[in-house]
Amino acid sequence: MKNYFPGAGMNPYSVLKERGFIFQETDEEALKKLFDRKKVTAYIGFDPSADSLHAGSLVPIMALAHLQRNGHRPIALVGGGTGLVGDPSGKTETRKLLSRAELEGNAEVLKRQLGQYISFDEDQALLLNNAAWLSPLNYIEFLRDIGKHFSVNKMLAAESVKLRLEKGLTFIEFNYMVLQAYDFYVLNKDYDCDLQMGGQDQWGNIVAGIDLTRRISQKEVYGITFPLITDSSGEKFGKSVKGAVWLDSKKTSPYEYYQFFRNTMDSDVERYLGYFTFLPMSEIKELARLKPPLLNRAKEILAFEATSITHSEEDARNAYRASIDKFGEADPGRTVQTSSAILEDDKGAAKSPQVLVELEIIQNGFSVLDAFVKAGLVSSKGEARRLIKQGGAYIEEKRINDESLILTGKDFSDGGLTLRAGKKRHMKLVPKR
RNA sequence: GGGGAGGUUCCCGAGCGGUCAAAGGGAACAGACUGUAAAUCUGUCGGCUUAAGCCUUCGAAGGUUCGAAUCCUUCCCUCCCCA
Repeated sequence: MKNYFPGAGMNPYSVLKERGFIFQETDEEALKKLFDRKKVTAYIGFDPSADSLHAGSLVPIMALAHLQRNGHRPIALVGGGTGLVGDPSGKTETRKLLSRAELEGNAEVLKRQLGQYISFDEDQALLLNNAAWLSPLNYIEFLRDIGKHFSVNKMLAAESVKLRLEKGLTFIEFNYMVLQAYDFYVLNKDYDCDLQMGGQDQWGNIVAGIDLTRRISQKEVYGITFPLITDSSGEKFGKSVKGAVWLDSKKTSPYEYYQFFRNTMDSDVERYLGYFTFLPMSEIKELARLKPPLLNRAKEILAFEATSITHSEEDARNAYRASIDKFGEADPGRTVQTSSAILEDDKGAAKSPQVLVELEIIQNGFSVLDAFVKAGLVSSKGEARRLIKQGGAYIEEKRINDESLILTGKDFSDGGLTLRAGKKRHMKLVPKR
């Protein structure tokens, strides 16, 4: 984990508020006071249904990170137990149920990935799996002790349920809210957890947990939801050319990750800087005020910082260099003030993304079509043909017109060959030795 | 348990015996314009070879036909109504 701590010791509620993390909250004044009064333990549940987190989970992750940086204790709750049920909230269809083994594997990955953003050392944060208390539950006892506190009428009124009532909802999914409420109750009882946060689709579940805790423990706990992040054209955040933007460098390379943020729309720059970097808000406001061409510097900073947080400063630097190498610099004169480490760049050699190619293939004559497929820039030869036909294919910055072109060893004599598809995507093919 | 509707290419959604690789929209990709924006316009949008053609696809498996996404049978799944 990196050391920024720009707002160390601040009230996390204020930090989250000014950075745009808060969509709904149960009690603003009480929440603020809570953070001033004690070291607060707060939790967010993470769904272990995928084998990697993606950019869509960044908001909750960053929220936990802000909490920890300001001296409080986050709990990341892996839904190992609830994952066996499947949260219907915000989904329009029934999700397939995962096996225990899959869930456990995914939970492990989750832990490793979260460790990049928050420190689990010495009780600074906890990673818990709700399977620990959900699995041993006895159905009859649970119904009697917990179920009696729930009103089906109320549950039916929940937005998340209403939505699904149209499409159909299985009993097991309907129970999800009860289980999540129980999580909150247990966390409050056993870990002194006073706050649950989550995406805006979690509101109903969070409120249910607050109610349950009040009824059983007579304790007041709180809830916050985050806004659903969409870009200015209303698209759900976290999708890019190749589908989801993953936090795992094997699934989405640091370069692609950098590019995802570098391509942020003008109108989203300020919000994204608030969500995805630790730069102070005052600086972010300045950056967002930059006039158009120079606003690209703010995007570079956003991409650099975001990549640096999720991967490493070195990865961010490499991606940054490779990018300015291809596209040029937004602020060559360094007129923009920033506290970002992007300024420390020594302009070392750029490391472009590359793919290794077996020598044998090259020696046998390598068709351009295959080369583009190999580079991962297109998914089939037909697509490569189309690309060439449409004038979007380049080799070493020269547009190709001939789809029957054969590449040979000579073309690779400089140690590699850079292919480009369209304006933004490129890949270097390097002979494997 | 009874009755009804339906499962189509990434998504939504037409098609209901040949002219269907399958309308339309969205997403996506490319080109022009640009700031590696946005908006707009144009083109592309199953695979292989590109000339003609071949192969795979319309929940699954069989069947009827010269020929099926379209008809029949069985099975799986979803929704609605009644119990």
